[in-house]
Amino acid sequence: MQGVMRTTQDLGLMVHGVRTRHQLTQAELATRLGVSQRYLSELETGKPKVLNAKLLSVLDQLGVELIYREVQE
Amino acid sequence: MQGVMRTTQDLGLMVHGVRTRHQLTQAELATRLGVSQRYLSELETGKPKVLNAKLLSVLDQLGVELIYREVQE
DNA sequence: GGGAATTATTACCGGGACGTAATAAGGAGC
DNA sequence: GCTCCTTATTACGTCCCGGTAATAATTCCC
Repeated sequence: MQGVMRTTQDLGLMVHGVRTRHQLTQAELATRLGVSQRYLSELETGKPKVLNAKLLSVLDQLGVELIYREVQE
Repeated sequence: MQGVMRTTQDLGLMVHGVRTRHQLTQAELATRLGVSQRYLSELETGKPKVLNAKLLSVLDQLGVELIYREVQE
């Protein structure tokens, strides 16, 4: 599964999808990743603060797009 | 031109390449993008502060890789 | 609807990011 | 070497990010 990441919302939806497919709660995943449940929640709901809106803007203006791709492990 | 973005260094090298191919100085590009020359410099030299090292770590642990791709305009 | 589990949001606080401005460090050409 | 142009780094101040902890809000199942 892969897609283009233009906004923080794209990022959030993708992370949400990965997590639910793994059948993990935010709290469980947060513990494993060493982050807070609050952070994961904001990440998944696309709060701009999580991924530098500035960086996305810069890349966009540079004509660079980001693609995320799930790697099979 | 495209590639995998695993580290802040990858990001920096990519931005540097785009900028030099456009024959722009950091100061010129910074003005156009609305960021500081200091920011661009740190971006290109891969200072961890610019792209959340935490976010890259989270994505990596989730089994997600980021790919950047230059779009022809 | 009621209750439990999960997620989203808030307040507060400490640390880090980024702006300006200045300065140091390279590099190119003479 | 010297000068000019460009890039990297520093000091300082401000603001945002993200942690903890608590509290809404939501979802799900009965």
